[in-house]
Amino acid sequence: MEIYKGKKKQYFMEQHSIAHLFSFPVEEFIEVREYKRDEWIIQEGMRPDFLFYVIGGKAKIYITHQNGKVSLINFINANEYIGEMELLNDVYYTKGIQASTKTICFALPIHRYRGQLLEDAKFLRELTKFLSVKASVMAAKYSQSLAFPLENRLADFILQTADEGVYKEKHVAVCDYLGVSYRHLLHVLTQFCEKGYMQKDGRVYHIKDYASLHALADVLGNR
Amino acid sequence: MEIYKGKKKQYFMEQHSIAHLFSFPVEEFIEVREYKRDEWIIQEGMRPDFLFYVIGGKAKIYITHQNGKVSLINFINANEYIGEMELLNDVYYTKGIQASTKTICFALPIHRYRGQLLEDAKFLRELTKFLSVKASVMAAKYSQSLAFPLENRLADFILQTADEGVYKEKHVAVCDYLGVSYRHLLHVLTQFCEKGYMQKDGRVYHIKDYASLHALADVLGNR
DNA sequence: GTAATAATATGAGATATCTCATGTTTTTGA
DNA sequence: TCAAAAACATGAGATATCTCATATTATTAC
Repeated sequence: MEIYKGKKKQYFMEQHSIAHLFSFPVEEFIEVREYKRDEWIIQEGMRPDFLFYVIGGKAKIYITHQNGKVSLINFINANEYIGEMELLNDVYYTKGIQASTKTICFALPIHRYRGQLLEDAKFLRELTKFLSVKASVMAAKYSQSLAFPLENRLADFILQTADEGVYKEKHVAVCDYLGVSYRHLLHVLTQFCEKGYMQKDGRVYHIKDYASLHALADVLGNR
Repeated sequence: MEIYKGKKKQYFMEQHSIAHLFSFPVEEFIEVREYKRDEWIIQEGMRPDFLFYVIGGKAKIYITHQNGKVSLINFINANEYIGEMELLNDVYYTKGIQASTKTICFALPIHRYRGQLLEDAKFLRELTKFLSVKASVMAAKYSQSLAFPLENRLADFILQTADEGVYKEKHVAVCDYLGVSYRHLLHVLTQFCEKGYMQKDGRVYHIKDYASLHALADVLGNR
């Protein structure tokens, strides 16, 4: 992890100003941090001392279960908060947050700002919206995971992550994300190829039949 | 649905005062409503005109999928909000909310209070906490549903809902809640009986072996 | 009260998904 | 650059879960 200083810090604070999110100045004690791919921004079980606001990159929320299984609960993208649970709740089991790409974020020291933040309607209003969306998304994922087999959820995921008709996510990450075994994921991918929806080329897959994939994904009803 | 008036209304507003949740008076346009068991408080897909605050009873959040499956996403208990998603988000697919027992709640007309509510730090702070817990609970349920078989989740559910050693939830409701088929639920319940964890007596089950059920439930790691 | 509806129950066969075993290829770190 | 670690790949058998079919009770509505 690198903490930006001087001009570099100034640059990011100007380029990605978050002044509009607060009704008081937060510049004084803010840090601009860069985490490398795979670095842990928050360790599972360890309360963070900062409230983070992501301005670039992508991170992953993980939780480890007692049976050793690891769930990738969700991704965090630019313009989203990290550590807001700990800011709000005195008791909370902290999940692990890992940078999935190089990730740049602002870090607000909680001990300095907590009181003011919890009195700031502007901040709270935006955070409330963010959390309401987060809760809805989790509810949707939860009910979909119970109501539909991998086939549908994978089709949706492929369409969401494919870039110019090419799907090339890492299988291991997708397993964690969709909550299925490696073996089963490969199985369903093979089926998609056999049915002509995709074509495997080395390590990547080319989408050949968008219509069929869409048909599978649409029944999830992600609105 | 019945709207309380006069003395009855006064009684509930005094007994369950929510003045401490707002920094401005909300009494003027508030309604006190009673919904009967199985009545719909909010119809799926229909935006509500009120923000509800439950003061008694229990309600269920449902979503209907395109394949006809219905998921019971979660329960709502006393001192929780209903309709907060619609208050916050202009576009939102409204889920169905059904009273699970007789449910009494306050109803605040959104068109009258929306502006003030979204400026009220006191209200927003509490709502933010509520939503953060909601998001966490959904995340936990999501990851548990992927990481553990019904056996574990059912053991947890039985321990949470049993009253004095007696489990007597309706099977159909439990299926929706745990997201499994009726057939499979009965199958696992039968296993629990065969293993001596419970004993079936007519339509109810008596818990015989708390230790084993706890062992199954504990691996979920619900902290 | 009686017919309709919802809930309980159970069997049998299908399918979705998992575990384990084993081998190859790619990436990473000293 | 080489060894270790991670990711990819595939087979085979087990298990969790689903669908469908069919009865038997409760509950509800008229």
